[in-house]
Formats: sequence, C-alpha cells, structure tokens
Amino acid sequence: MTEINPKDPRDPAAYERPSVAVDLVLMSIVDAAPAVLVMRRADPPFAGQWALPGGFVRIDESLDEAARRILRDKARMDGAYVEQLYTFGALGRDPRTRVITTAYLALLSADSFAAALRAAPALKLAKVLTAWTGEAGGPAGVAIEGAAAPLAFDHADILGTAMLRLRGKLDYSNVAFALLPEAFTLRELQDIYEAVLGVTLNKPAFRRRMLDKGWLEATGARESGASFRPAELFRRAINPRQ
Amino acid sequence: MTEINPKDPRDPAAYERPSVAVDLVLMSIVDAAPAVLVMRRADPPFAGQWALPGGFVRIDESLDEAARRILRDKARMDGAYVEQLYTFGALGRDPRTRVITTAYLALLSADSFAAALRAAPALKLAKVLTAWTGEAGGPAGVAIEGAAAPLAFDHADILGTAMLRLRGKLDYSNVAFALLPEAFTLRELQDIYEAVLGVTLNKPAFRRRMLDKGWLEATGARESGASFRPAELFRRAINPRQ
DNA sequence: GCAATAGTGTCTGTCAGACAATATAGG
DNA sequence: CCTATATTGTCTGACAGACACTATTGC
Repeated sequence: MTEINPKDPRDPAAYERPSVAVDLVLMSIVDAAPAVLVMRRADPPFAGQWALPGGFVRIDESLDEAARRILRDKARMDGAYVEQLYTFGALGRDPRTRVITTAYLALLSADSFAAALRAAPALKLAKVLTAWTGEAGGPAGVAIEGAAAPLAFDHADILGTAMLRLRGKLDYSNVAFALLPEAFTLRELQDIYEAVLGVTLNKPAFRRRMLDKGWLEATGARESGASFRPAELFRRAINPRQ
Repeated sequence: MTEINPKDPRDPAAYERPSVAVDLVLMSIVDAAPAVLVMRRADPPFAGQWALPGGFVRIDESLDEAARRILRDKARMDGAYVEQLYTFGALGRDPRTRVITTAYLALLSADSFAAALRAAPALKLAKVLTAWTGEAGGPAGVAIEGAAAPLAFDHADILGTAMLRLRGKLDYSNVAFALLPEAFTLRELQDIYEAVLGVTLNKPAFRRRMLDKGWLEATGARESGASFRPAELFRRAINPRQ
C-alpha cells in the first residue's frame, strides 16, 4: 500500500513507518502502597508474562483518544485523570517489529481501582516494587499476590517513569486528589503523600500546608464508623486559588 | 509492503501506520530573552512559514537517535543537552497525512546558538513571545527580526510546551547550566533564571541559594574586560551533592 | 578619586518540624 | 470514664527577601 521513495526526505511516504501504540499505567494507592493494573499476555512475545494494558493507535484517532479508548475497553473505565507520560522508542523494545509506544499515566482512587478489577476480569492488581534509590528513578518491578513478577517488554521502565512523574508532581500540583474519592479526610490525603514519596510527614505541618494552599473545601460532613473522634471530610475546592 | 488485516487486534501489521517524526526546540537565552532556532519551509504545506527543525524517524533508529541525527544534520551540532519533551498526535496536525511527532528540547548556550546560526545558514533566530498568563501555558509565538511570525503546523503548541517545561525544571534541577558556557558568573546565571521565569530575583538570596545547593564550583578565575570589579567565574560542580 | 558592579552582613517575616495540649466519637 | 485518633496551639530553627554596607577594577 505504501510506496517507499527514499529519494525525497520531505515526503512522509518516503519512509517505512513504525507501528505506534499506547500503553496505560493505571495507578492507585492501595493499602498505603502504590499499585498498578496489569494483564497477563496470552500470546507471544512474552506470553504468560504481565504487561501494562495497551493497544495500537488507529489511523483515525489521536493519541489521547487512543488512550481513552483503551481505558474504556480494557479497564471499563471513564472519566479518570489521564496524562501523557513519555514516548518509548528504542529499537528492540518489541521483538516482532518496530513499535513506538506513548505511555499514559492514569490515576484512580482505590474505589475506582477495585471497580475496574471487578468489571475487567483480565486485569490484575500488582504492587509496585520501588527501590527508592535517590533520584535515579530506573525501572520499577511489581509483585503479584506477594511474589515478584517480571514485566513484558520495557514496561518496567515505563512503570519507573510513572512513579518518578507521580512523585515529582505531588509537590507542585494537585494530582493527589485524583487518587482519592470525592470526599476524603486529611489523614487519607496524607497517606497518599506518604505512600508516593516514601516518607512520613508531620501531621500538623501537613494539615496547615494543605489548608493554606486553598485547594481544599470542607464538606461539613464527618467520617463515620470509627470508635474514636471522626475526622472532617474535605473535597477538592471548586475554585482553587493558585 | 504492509498487508492490513483488521481481524487480529494483536497483530501490529493489522493497523495502518502513521508517520512518526521528531521536531527539535533548540532554545537559548539571548539578550536576556528566550530564543529558538527555526527554518523557513520551502515546500507545502505551510510553504514560506517558519517551523522547528525536524524530520522523519527512520525504521532503524530510535527516537533519541533521530533527535541527535537531526540536531547534527540541521544544526551542525553535537553534544548539546537534549531531552524528550512531549508527543503530539492530534489528527489534523499535518494536512498531508497522519504524522505523529515527538518533540525534543535542546538547550544551548548563547555561544553554541551563535555557532549554529553560522554553521547552518538555513536556521534563523526567533525570539519567543510569551504572554505569561498565569499557569495556563498555551501556545507561544515568535518574532523574527522584530516582527511577529506565525509558526507552521502546531509548532506554537510545541514551543509553549517547551517554555513550560523549562520554567518548571529550573526550580528543582540544574538545567540552567545547559544554557551557559563552561565558565560563567553568578550574575549570568541569575540572568538565565530571570529571563526564563520572567521575574527579577534578589541578588544576595539568589547567590546564597545557588552556592548552598552545591552545584557550583569556583574556577578561581575572574571575568575580564569590564571597567569595574570583575566577577568570579564558576563552573558546574563535578560531583554535585544533591 | 570616581563610576559601576561584585560580594557580604544583618534584620525580619514566613513557614515547616517538633511536640504538647485539647476535643470528641463509640463503648 | 477510657481509648484512640482528630484538631489546635506554641516554640523554634531554617531560609528567602530587603537593604545597606564594603570590595575591587579600569579610568
């Protein structure tokens, strides 16, 4: 279908084209630890291994649309927080043929995460294994049902990049809210920060800092069910002042 | 050459493939203002308009290699600081055919910038026009020889993304050094920060902060040629403590 | 000595960490 | 009242901004 004419470097049709895919890093914080949704590969290459959900980009959809479609089809999910992460274009990353993949990062609340696991049986929860070795970043492994499992392709690199991005954005943006349900307590918000950053934070200071940012709005409601003083529930402010 | 078989969603060959390109944002700070190198397009689409240097990714090179090759071929430059910026995959961004482009950001010193302009006559210096409208970001225009000029394709979006990335990384990384020559004064370093952030900074505080970070190393040498007290020259520390 | 910029000292307000004290739900 | 956690108050040290002061070069 495509005639290769290597004579004209300005003509897009003069180049053999790579396949372009989108892979999703569906992350949440479960039991105070980062977790990601993976699927077991049925076919070669890497048959039997775990991989991030993904798919090829169609010729009539944008990259963002492809990410949304795969989120919908493979995780039965709509309306999550999604942002482009990085594009992986090394030569040997897919042994079949040349595949360039643009990874997207989606952040889900623990509730949405559980809902996706119920709605899409092919998905499996994997805990992210991160050696917090300084700023290096590097690839991140996963553990499934307690046992370390290798990831297919370069998906460990993708996951490592996702963890770095998430850590980096916590400080200066409000992505943390994407990992929480509509209403949440300050303790739950702090748990998110501590799980992602891998540190323990000072409670009064954290409280002050968050309230001063103006990102939060009191709902007036309180937690229920605990046998001690219930915490106040907050939500994301409608008009956050920057 | 490629047989389309839409029946098997797992087969890369089952999808019509987009063209994949790489575009470079070659940035520097010239006369205390952000500047970028552009080329005038000779052929349609957007013939006569200005565009970022770029090219199609070959089937036997990685994305990073393609960026380096284009840097070498179009800007006659080697060894600059280069990082991947973002991948632009909207549907109509190239009127000829489906082209997905991965943009790379390269940071150059004013000296390297001038050298590239001399070595590659097709390149032209363009001043970046940024309306510092809050955090929005948005597209950024350019001015060439004092007159505003439209950019081809979605290159204004790419440039806007580059400016945002540069601004964001100044605070927590040492990218500023990539915009300076080997040896530089603290005033020159501060000029970089002020030009990129669009603010004026306090001199003693800036000095303290930079020296405390441990990224700098005194060379022992001093500026020369000025008719006033010469400033001490620093270089990037070999073993920066984080 | 003069001009112009480099570099330093000091005060002050802001803010995060530490830690203690108080508040409040269920039992 | 007791337990466990939420929420608040206060002290303190680190640090950035402001601003004045001293240092040094060419002329």
